[in-house]
Amino acid sequence: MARRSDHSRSELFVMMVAAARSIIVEEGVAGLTARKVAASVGYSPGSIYNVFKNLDDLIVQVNGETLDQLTADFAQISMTGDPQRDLPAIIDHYLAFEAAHPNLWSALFDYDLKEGNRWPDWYLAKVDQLFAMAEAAVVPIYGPAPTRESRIAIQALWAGLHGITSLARSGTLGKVADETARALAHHLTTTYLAGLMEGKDEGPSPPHN
Amino acid sequence: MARRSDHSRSELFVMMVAAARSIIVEEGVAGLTARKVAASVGYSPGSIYNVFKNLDDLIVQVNGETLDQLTADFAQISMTGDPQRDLPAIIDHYLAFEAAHPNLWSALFDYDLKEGNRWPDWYLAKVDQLFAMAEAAVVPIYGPAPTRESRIAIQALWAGLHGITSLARSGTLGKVADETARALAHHLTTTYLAGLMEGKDEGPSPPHN
DNA sequence: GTCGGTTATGAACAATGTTCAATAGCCTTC
DNA sequence: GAAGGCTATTGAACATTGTTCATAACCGAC
Repeated sequence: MARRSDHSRSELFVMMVAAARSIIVEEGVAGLTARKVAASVGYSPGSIYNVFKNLDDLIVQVNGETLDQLTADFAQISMTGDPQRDLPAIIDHYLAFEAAHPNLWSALFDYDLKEGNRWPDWYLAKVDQLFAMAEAAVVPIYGPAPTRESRIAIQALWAGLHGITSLARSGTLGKVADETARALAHHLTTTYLAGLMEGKDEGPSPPHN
Repeated sequence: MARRSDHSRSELFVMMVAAARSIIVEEGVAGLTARKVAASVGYSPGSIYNVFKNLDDLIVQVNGETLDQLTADFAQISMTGDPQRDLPAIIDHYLAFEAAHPNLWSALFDYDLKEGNRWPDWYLAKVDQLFAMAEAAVVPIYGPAPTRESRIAIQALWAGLHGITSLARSGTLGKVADETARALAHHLTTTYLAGLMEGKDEGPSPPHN
């Protein structure tokens, strides 16, 4: 029974990604199966492989949307130019998103592609874009524009936050409640930032226009 | 054909854990299957379930050994009592171990137990033990003995390092070479430590007995 | 030797990702 | 309108997975 509802390939694409995201939200990325997606959109399992190369490809699409969502979320933060204010604001959005969508988050940062599959370039570009937004909060420490240092700083901080949320979720940090993770994140951020500023305080004065 | 080689249950236990570890080392935790372990020790798949509750249980055993290995590794570091020296030493061991045994590391920190399975208490105790060793390098900042602050400090730092190695390995931090990860780790450590010391320098003088 | 109780077996089951020949329906052409 | 062809869809099939459990093989005791 072909073309039952006459959905174009792009319509199918959208439907399947939405179905996959919904399944991931409810059951986690481990609960995502080809047959569930197929049933959810009213097609047969085989049809998924007319639209996506494989399940990893589908997951990549979902993660791409999550990245967009996160980027849009970050874009709503009104930056003051003061790292000591802006950075905590970003951290809050970061943590809030993770708390609100734990399974999407997990799929985004904890999921490993199967052997042989790679994150496509457009996906890595989205990651870069997200990083650039977070980096904006750190840049003023170093000058008017992004530098090698500011990039390193935001990478280190981002990775640090990722580690906290990741270990907290997996329960490997002992028994870490959400509250503790939040406290840890803020502690790391403020302490790290203090360390950064200390190194810079004695340097040249900040640029004034 | 029962009792083919007359291995006691505990011998079988050891053999199977060793086989599992070897498979994880070579192919990663995703490459571990019941049938491979069985073939490796010369038994049938079903025999594994006479010794272990399930595959997760076997993985937990392997990870337990890795924790022991790591703890023994940390124990060889001779502490000076100066955090600015001891902490980088621990970081180096941390990174060296991760670089030398990436798949064991990944199984230890990136693997999620299947729904319904929990890390047993003896396992969490081993994690605590490892943490305590790392904490020892931070404790002098706060006083003669571990405090709530020192625990938070080492948790934040540990999680931060975990995040760096984790994101570097998954390739989510853009394209991060091993060298970059190492640099990031040291940057985070020194900067974070600088922030910690700054907060303490201006405070009350350290306790003297 | 015989018997009883472990213990290893491996066939079986359900579920997985993925493939692909067959087919059902739509579109173009006459 | 009818016919033919093209393409999207199917769903059965395959290999592989974790896990179970009736069966059978073995060992030690009597």
